[in-house]
Amino acid sequence: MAPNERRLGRPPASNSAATKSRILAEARRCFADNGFEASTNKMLADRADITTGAIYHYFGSKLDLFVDVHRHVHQVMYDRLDDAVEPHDSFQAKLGAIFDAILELQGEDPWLARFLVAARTDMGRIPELETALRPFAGRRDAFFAALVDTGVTTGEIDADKRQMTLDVVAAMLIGLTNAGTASAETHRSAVRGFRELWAGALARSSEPV
Amino acid sequence: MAPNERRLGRPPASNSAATKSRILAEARRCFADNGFEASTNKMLADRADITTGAIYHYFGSKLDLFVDVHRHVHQVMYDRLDDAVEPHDSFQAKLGAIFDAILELQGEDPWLARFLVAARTDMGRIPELETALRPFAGRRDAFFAALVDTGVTTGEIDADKRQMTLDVVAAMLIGLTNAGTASAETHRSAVRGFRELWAGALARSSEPV
Amino acid sequence: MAPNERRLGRPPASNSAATKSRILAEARRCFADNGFEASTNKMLADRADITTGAIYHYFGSKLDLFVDVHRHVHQVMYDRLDDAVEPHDSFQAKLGAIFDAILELQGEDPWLARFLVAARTDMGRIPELETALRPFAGRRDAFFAALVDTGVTTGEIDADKRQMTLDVVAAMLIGLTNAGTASAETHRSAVRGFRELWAGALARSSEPV
Amino acid sequence: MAPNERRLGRPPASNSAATKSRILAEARRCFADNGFEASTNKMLADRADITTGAIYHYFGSKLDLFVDVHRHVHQVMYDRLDDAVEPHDSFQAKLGAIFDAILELQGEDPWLARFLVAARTDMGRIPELETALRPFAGRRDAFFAALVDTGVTTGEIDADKRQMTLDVVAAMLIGLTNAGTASAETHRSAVRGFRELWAGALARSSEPV
DNA sequence: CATGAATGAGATTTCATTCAT
DNA sequence: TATGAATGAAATCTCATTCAT
Repeated sequence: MAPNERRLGRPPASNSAATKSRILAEARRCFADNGFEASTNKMLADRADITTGAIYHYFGSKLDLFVDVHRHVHQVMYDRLDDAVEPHDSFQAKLGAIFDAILELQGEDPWLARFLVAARTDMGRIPELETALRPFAGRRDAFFAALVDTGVTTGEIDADKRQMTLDVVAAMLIGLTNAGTASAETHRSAVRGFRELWAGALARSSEPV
Repeated sequence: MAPNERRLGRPPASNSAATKSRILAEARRCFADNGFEASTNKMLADRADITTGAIYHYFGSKLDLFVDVHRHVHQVMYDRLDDAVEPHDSFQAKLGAIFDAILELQGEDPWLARFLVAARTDMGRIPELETALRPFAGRRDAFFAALVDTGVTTGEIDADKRQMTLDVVAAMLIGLTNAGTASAETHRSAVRGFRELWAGALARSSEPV
Repeated sequence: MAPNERRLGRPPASNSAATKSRILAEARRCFADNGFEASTNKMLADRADITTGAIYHYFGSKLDLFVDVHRHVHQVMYDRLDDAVEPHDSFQAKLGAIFDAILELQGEDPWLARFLVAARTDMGRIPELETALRPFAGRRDAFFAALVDTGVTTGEIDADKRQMTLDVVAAMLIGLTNAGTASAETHRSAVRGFRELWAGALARSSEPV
Repeated sequence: MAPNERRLGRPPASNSAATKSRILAEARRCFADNGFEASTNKMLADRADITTGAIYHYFGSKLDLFVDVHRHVHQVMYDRLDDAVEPHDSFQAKLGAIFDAILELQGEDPWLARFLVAARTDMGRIPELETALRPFAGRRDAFFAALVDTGVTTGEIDADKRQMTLDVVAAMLIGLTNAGTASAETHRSAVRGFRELWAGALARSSEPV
């Protein structure tokens, strides 16, 4: 058989599962860039190389599609973070591993984090999204709670600063992901900066001694 | 006909300046909560107790209204920040003053910062907004550049960490304002936390010695 | 009394009659250029240097204003045409006088004829205008009937070509006025051309003898 | 629910090409009768038995629809006129053929010419239409230039009366088409009249000898 | 006599969704 | 499985008109 020859028989022309994941992948980017409302079904369909009607074969509605994208992104993200922190025993070490994972993920697919930022914004704007995405809050909160509790256990964090640290970590990660929407360089720079900040090495006091 | 139904023509005791600032004030909240697209003219008009047509008596378009709100909010915010940092001579002192000012402003009108966050998101989603709001970037960038340059001058920040610090400060403030959309308590807690983080007092290393 | 000195006493600042005729004059141009619908009250008011509300002091509605403009233009036009044809006794002489009058009027105020063309078009598009302007048809029809009847009486026109001639004259004048909207030169050229056409001097047969 | 009410989704037995040409045909009449602005999407949709939204399935905008109608009408009209004059060699013969073609076309579809008249008016009123329809001017101008140039070549028209004749022909045809909006009888009568006028047989001089 | 604030009706356009094919 | 014709609801914006001042 000549190497470049086409196989005989029915070509695997249209593959349902492939189409569905193409829709999911393109929707992730589109939602990440434009948000829920501004991403029209037409845009989503064009990017996935199908028509608007076909979307409804795979997803019940635009909202369902968004939620499915979120489910996938959320899982990828927190699976990775779980794996990243697991081998470490201290708050600082786990935090460092999180920074590493964030940079890795951002390098692999910048839209992953961007989507989560967009979803966070849209949750506050569209009540139905708030309702639909609420269930995902659990894993996220648990992840950060475990992180900070490690610090309390090891003595790195005072017990009465537990909530404060949680709030700082949350705000920092939101800010970092937003920074990721600017440019890859800004993102890396901000991550390095926060690493130094937690290490107490970013700024010293101006008062001598 | 209902007793207190609105009649055609100029309503009695109507005041142009008052109506205009009522529209601006309500638009600020509405845009802050829902973003540009999801804030419909109907919503804006209802909140300001007028009809959608009347908006166009004061503003050329919905986008013009948004830009006017932004102009006002931006000015209030950076006037306040300028005043706050002015008396101080070091990076750490200026940063502390910024934290104070943020808490104050948040207490006076939580929608001020929320609006700026919403505007930031919408700029990335709506090209016309990006164009219209670009001019405001100058003052913001200058403010933060001056802040960090102070630190470089006093020796608090190494010259080669200037950009990194800028990126961290930017990401932190975005994160903080996002935290402000959750609850006032979370916001205060996160601000306190960042204060400690910059002071190097939030977390210590778990390694003894 | 110094020549350039201002008169003492109350200056004739705002004069009701002057304002009304300013509105009429500007409305004539505006309607002529843009038609009834596309001429907004705002445009009419701006051109007359007043506000939209003031229009309603002088005219009951936009339609009333249009009708008043029409009344004026129609009268000026047909007074002039009546005066032009009156001294002449033959169809050809009267027609020549009409061509002269048309050129004169076009030179004095090109919007006069343009307005009538616009009104003619808008009558066919807006039922209320058709109703309001119908009364004016009488004088116009009478004028052209008298013109052609003169030709029949003098023997210039065969009695059985009376209606045909009426239709040709009407179509020609509409065409001419439309030509007037292009450029003054085109208008003059078309008038000269029609003059020659009626004199049988514009085109000769190509067949020899 | 009323028995023959329209349901959501694609109606049974619907045919894309048929719908599109139904829209075009109805739009031609509607635009011809009411002009561009006064023809609302609602009117166009009702006449074509669809909803306003469906128009946008076939045409990008109301203006696009108008331009498409114009493209079609313009082509039908000038194809016919080209065919009509082609077999003839003199100006007078070509002009006669044009009169024949005009009557034929008017008999087949009175809205064809009416549409062109309406478009001509609207071009002067709506700048976007002027821009969009400018390309069509070329064929029209070339047609009439060729017609008159034939006359100059055969000696029917003096070379120095070329422009004048062009202007007369243009004004006459505009006048004729306007006459066509009145009644079919008036139109035929005016066409016959112009035929005689060009033949020098409509009116004779009243002066003897 | 005149302003200009405000209404209400309606225009163009967009878009998620439905459904015959 | 997929298309794309079509709907219906809603959004932005325009504008003649009214009316307190």
